[in-house]
Amino acid sequence: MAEVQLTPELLAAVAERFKVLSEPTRLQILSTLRDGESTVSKLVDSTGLGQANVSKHLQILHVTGFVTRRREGLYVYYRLAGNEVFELCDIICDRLEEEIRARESLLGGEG
Amino acid sequence: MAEVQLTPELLAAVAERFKVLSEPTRLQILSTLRDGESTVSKLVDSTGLGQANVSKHLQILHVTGFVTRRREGLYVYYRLAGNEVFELCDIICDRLEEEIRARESLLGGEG
DNA sequence: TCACTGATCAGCGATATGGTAATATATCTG
DNA sequence: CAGATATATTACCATATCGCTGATCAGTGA
Repeated sequence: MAEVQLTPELLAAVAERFKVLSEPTRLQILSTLRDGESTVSKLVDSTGLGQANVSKHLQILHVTGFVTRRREGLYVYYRLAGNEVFELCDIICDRLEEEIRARESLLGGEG
Repeated sequence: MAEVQLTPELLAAVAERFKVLSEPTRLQILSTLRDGESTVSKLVDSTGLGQANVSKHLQILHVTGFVTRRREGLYVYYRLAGNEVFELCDIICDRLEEEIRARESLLGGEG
C-alpha cells in the first residue's frame, strides 16, 4: 500500500526550491520578469530594492534554475527560465481565492 | 503590454504558502499522509519527531489549508486537503531531475 | 478521578535570512 | 592604463526560524 517514501535528500531538495519561492521579494522579481527580460539596474529601478539585494536574489534564482542570464555589453539580462513558477503560483492562488471566499461566507469568525 | 502587477499583499500571501512547504519536516509529514489519514501519535511514531513538534507542524499545515482534521474519540485524524501539494512537488521534482541529468552530462564541474 | 491523545506555551541553542555598505569584477571608452 | 558604468561578492547586523524539550492545559472515555 505504501508508496515509495521520499528520501530525506529529495525532501530537502524540494523544500529548498520552495524556500526560494517563499520570499515576497523574489516573487516580485519573478513577477516583474514575466513582462520580459530585464537588466539588474532596471529591476533595481522597478522594484525599489538595493542593487546588491537584487543581485543576491537574482543569484539565488539563477543557481536554482528559475531564471537564465545573458551578458550584453555592460548589462546582464535576466529572463524567466520557464513558466513553472507561475504554474506553482496559480495553484497557490487558487487555494487563496477559495479561502478568501470561504471567509467571506463566514463573515467574521477568526478562530 | 504589462500584465497586472501583483499586490504586495498577494505576493506575501503566496510566499507564505511556499514557506509552509519549504520545511523538509512538513513535506515529510505531508508525504506520510499521502498513504492515508493518520493520527498525531502515528505520525510521531513514523517520523521520529517529538509530539509537540509534530503538533506544531500539523497546526501550521492545518491553518494554511493543506490538511484537514477530524476527531474520533481520543484520536485526531489528519488527512491531506487535496493533491495540490503534490502537483507542486511534481513540478519541482521535474526541475530537479532535469538539473541532475544536466549535471551528470557535465560530470564534475562544481562551481 | 484516572488514563490517554493532542494542543499550547516557554525557553534553549544553532542556523539561516534579508538587507545594506563596501569592495571587487567585468566591460566599454578614451 | 585610467575612468565610468553595471553587476557580483563579501562582511556584517538584526531578526526569524528551526528542532527540540519540558510543562501544562484541554478533550475524551472508562
